[in-house]
Amino acid sequence: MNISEKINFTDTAPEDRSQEDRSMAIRESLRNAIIDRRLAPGTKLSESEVGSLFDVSRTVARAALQMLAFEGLVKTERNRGAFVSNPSPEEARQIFASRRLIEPGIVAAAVERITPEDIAQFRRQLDEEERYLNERGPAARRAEIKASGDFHLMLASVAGNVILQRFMDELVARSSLVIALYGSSGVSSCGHSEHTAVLDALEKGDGARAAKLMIHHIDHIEADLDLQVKQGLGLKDALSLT
Amino acid sequence: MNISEKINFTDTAPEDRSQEDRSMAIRESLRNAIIDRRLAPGTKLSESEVGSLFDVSRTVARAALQMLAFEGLVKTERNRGAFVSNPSPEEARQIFASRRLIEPGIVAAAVERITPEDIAQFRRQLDEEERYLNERGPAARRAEIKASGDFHLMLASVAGNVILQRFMDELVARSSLVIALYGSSGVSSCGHSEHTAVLDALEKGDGARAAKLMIHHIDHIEADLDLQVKQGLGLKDALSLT
DNA sequence: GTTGGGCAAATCGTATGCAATCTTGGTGTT
DNA sequence: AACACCAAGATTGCATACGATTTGCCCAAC
Repeated sequence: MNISEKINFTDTAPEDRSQEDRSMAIRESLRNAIIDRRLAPGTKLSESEVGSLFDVSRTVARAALQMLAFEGLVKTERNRGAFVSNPSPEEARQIFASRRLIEPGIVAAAVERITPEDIAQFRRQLDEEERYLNERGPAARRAEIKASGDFHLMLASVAGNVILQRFMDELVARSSLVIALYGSSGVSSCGHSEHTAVLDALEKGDGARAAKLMIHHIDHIEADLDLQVKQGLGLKDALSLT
Repeated sequence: MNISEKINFTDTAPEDRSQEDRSMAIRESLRNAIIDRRLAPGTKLSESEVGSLFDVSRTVARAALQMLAFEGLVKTERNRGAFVSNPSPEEARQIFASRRLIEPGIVAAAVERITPEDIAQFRRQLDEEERYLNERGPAARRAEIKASGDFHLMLASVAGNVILQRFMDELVARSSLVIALYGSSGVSSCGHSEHTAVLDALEKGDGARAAKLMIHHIDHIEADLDLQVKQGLGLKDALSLT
């Protein structure tokens, strides 16, 4: 079985021109496939396969996989290959703990810098989120998870700290994986209304309230996960590459 | 001129086991050289040079440089090469803003998990810090900056969140660069006493106080920097490559 | 029927070669 | 003398080749 049908090649931004290099485009494409869960956790991503899919040599494919490994979306095992990361409940908890720590700060920074144009763009984004929310089917659910993550990324972008923005990039991507893995159900609707609440508070300039709402939002997302150690034994752990 | 004499090859951890690969060891060695400022910001790190220094091919050297670029310690320019990062004042501000956000949370997590053995190890670390503090000369100052950073990294390790630990790894490394670049003078002594104060609060289990002390500590470090925009133009930037 | 050894296929780790691109020094023209 | 242009050198970007390690299968022995 190959993974070609799982990858959306149009993901590559059309404006990429010379693009720092092709490995960046491949990384982006794989990243999207992973957080959309078109590539399931545990899927093997061999260098040759990725390379031939994108019509590049293993060298370039390898660079892309290394970047993904660096941000925790894939795990590599020596002489075995790269696999889509399969986050453990403990990892999931640490991811959300990190978000609880960072996102209130991002909100606080964003309230100082957000412009009316930003607000308008956020509204558009939330509309799109709502659209997916009203659709049914796994595809819509994936799109909604992605759109929900984009809200947080836009916030990080508005905050104007590129370092925190990069951290959030990683945290949101890994969160999407975790939600897809452990999510139960109604997180979505809850998430959307909370996004609008955060945005409303931001629009009024009430940073403290926005931060508080954000924390509750993250709490709700995590509370909606089923983080029981369903893998009974350590054996299973090692088997599922943690 | 070559950079060989600037690199301490014994940096490679002795416990490297099968070492995921040699690029990791090279990365570590270069990393140490950069944060110790044996390699000045702006120094060119060509693939061939790094490769021949460590007796590996360009492929391996390139992988190490890519990792360093990912964590912001080197900047790569297409078809030009990799250079030790030369953080701008704005970048410096963002680095410290990130630390102000993250470190109080790390302290809060650490106070819940710290053990007496940890405390003892911290004391030893602080003793070493003080030793360097009483020495004179640039070498001692570099060692002290590094030791000071290690304090924060140990704290992150105790906090038990590997994601935040990795973020701190990056932030501390980049902070070392910034301090070496923009630091004026007395940051050191101030820093050391503040470390002990934080540790004392932790030992007493007073997380709130420890967090507050930590924020002040970071504020002091940043306040001791001279973050004026001394580089009026990008030209000057290139000129400051030592 | 199960277990153990050994061989073959697949995949990764690394080195090296070639093409493309950038820099630099020199030369010719104004 | 200053500027523009061009060619040579150097360095990266990428592809490919080869060796090392692991995995899985098959078959023999118990």
